[in-house]
Amino acid sequence: MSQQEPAKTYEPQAVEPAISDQWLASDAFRPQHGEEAYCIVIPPPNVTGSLHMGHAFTFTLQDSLIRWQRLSGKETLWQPGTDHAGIATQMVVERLLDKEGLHRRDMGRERFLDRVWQWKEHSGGTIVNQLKRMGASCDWSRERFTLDEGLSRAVREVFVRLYEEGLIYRGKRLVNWDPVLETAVSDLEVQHEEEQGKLWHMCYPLADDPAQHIIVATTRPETMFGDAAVAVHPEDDRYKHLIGKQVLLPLTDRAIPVIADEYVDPAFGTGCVKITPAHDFNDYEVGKRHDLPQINILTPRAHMVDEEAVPEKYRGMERYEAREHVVADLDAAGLLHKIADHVHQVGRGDRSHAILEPYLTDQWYVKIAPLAEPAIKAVEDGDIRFVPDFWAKTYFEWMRNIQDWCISRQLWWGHRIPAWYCESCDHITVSRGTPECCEGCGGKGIKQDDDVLDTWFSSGLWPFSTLGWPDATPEMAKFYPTNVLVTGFDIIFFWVARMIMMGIKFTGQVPFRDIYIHALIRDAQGQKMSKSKGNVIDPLEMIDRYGADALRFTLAHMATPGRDVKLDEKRIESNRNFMNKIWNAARFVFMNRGDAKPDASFKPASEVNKWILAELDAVRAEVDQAFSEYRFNEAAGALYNFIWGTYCDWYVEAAKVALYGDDEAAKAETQVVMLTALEGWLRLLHPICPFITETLWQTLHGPDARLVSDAWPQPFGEHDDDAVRRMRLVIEVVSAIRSIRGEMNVPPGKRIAASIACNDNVRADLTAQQGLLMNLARLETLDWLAADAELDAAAVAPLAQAKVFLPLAGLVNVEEEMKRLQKGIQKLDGDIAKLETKLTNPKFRDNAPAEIIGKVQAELEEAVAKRADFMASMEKLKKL
RNA sequence: GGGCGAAUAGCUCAGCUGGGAGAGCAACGGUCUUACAAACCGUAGGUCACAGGUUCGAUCCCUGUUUCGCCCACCA
Repeated sequence: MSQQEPAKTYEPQAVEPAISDQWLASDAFRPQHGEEAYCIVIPPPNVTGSLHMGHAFTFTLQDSLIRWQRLSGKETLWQPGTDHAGIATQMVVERLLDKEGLHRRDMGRERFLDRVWQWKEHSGGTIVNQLKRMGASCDWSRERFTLDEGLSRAVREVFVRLYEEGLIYRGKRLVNWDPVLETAVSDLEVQHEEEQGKLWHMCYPLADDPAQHIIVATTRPETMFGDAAVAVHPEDDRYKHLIGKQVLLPLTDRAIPVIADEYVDPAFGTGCVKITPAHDFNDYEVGKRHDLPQINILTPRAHMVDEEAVPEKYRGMERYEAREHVVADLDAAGLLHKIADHVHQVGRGDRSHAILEPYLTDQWYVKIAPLAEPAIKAVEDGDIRFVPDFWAKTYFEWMRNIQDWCISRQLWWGHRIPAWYCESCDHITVSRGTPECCEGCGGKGIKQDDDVLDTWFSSGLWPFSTLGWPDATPEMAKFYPTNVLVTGFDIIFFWVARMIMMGIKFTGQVPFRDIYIHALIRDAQGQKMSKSKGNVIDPLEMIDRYGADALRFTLAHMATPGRDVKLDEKRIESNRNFMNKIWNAARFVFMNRGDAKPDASFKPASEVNKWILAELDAVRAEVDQAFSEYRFNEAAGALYNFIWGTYCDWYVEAAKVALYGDDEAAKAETQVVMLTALEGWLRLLHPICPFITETLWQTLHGPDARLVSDAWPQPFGEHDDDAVRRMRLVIEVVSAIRSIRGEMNVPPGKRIAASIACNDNVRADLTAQQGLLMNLARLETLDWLAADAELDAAAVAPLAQAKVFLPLAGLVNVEEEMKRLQKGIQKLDGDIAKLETKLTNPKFRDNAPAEIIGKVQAELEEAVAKRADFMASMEKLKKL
């Protein structure tokens, strides 16, 4: 059977799955021998996740780096895995249970966790499979999960060691409490949103003269039952006389003191603030300064407590229901002075979106300052480098003002805190394993803490826990510190900072050398993509429609450092066209290859062939440079320009002259070089577009060949500068002729006559390529003229080294050409004026480097000459 | 309130060390030229946000202004 002819149009759907299977079936993604190691740990996607454009973006960049380094001969590891994502996952499973009419509290912890694990086994692989579709070359045999055995051991090790050093402690403090999820969250998980609220002005009567009152302004009237004082500014003359007196808390029978504290801003509201230490962060601090009682009035679900502090009427009410009643009752009692509109910040939970409560609870904290200090220094000293570097500023800003980290969560899905409480004494046993008894008194009655750790606690260990820490594994020795972390700026605090702190603390080394921070993917209008807005572009849909390579190329091409990516489907479409262009260029090469094979050591004789190899070398250097600086857009751009603009537009067209000609030697040489160049740029493009390049590679080298495990191109050695110069000259002349043809509307197929006036050297350069020139410019005849010759009745294109004439006879009318010349002259006049001003400026002549002056001088001379040519041509036309 | 980023062609954006203003898409004109019409050839289009400053020279460096975006922050 004859081999099937490749389709005229590239169909990624037809080739990608098979290529993907080949890679996965082989060991291509496992670290292979190499002198140097190169490692990236994947930012573990949530196990609940499915691939969105942000993932597609970050993983494209990471895969490009890994494939580039792998081809370059490094021993590469891209360490994959997923994150258990405590709250997110628990919410997903709870929602599923809800449909079955089940609630986790009814099921109990064990049964609930069984269900979550079941869910994880069943659905947790989604994103990993999607990653594989993108072509991500992770070593899948090393896939990790933050809750698996090894990583859990690392978590316990870290917890115990920090506890033993006094860097983890338990304390009762005000935390951000999510009343829907009923758990504490960290400061970072609070989203501050500006909302339209009200400022209620409430009257608190004086105890010794109830006819008088002071007015407090508050955004939270329902918390008044937790009030412990009213505060005024010590220098506020309006209230100075009241300091130390008591006021009556309305709707209750309590009296509270008026205190003085500089926290109060006399200019805001009434200048009197109710102090509610158990329900407001500022008031908590004020309360501590004045030794005020902390009166809790809310349940974990933010209902009013059934306790003495709250009058019976309000007990059990939800917080906002209570608010309405309190306000109404105050109004009825004549104690509501006024209600003003007020815009203020409200803290919401980033998962539940519930309004958070400052809430007094026992939680575990990491004392962070001692960990932060060396982590700051590592970036200051350049042991870790942010790219772009301005992110370091953001990092420093946060790290230098860092607060202790609340790490306990009142959830079930996660690493359970390895602390046990004793029934008979106060001792807390913190242990790597499961203790038999209390370390303090030896009592057998111990019970483990119910809470789990913040998900980011385990993520913070990811770069070393995945490599086998706390054991001294070969992978730790070889791949740690890892080379680069690629991630978005949204998790610099959540994740990046914590990995740096934990990494330095527990391995004594930074976890990665470079941090490449990429931007966010937005929609074509610059809006953040979100399901609710309905503007989400689904990467899998894009892969279905245009292929993974088109998507990857688009993302890489748009990855300009530090700038958000506005993604328009049209861009993906046009890069799909690029893939199609590549497909067809390769198809042409295969159709015309004869028996030739690529040969990187081959030394061609023809200038066209020398030239393309030189250009290929140049683009290889460009791509290397771009990747090494994380300038993905430049790597992609250089490849696009070379493959389409140089190889396809010029080289393939030029090669046809030899391929279709009679000179067998020239033909054979061209076959080798066009294959060699194709082979070269397939390698260069592979990191960004692995599928199409692998497919074509196997067409080139046979079904057993694998580009994924092959090598980066080597330089071709010495270049023939003359060949490059001559080819560029040919391109310039051909372009000039095409330009006139286009403007004169000469049909592309029509062969015309041309004359070129130039000196002997240029003529020698051009005659060396005369056949090529005539072919590309579609010339019938080509005549040579003396350098200063003029041709009557011809359109002229003055170039730096030559004048090209196209006789008008039978081509165009004179008026068209006159117009064209006029336009050219006008433009040159402007250029000449500017250049002359510059050159006649003595300051410029005195100060500018000779090189620049020479350049400007040359530009001026060229412009003047061109103008003269145009003028001369015009004069002649006028005579006709 | 503090900080960061951005402003370049109709649209989306490159422009890395100060000396040429560029690409893709869209538009317009011409082409089925034996790899590709998802293509080819060509044309047009910009006061580089504004105002100053430094410099022989500024899209680029500095200062200020305006607009947009983001992050951080306890004004009840």
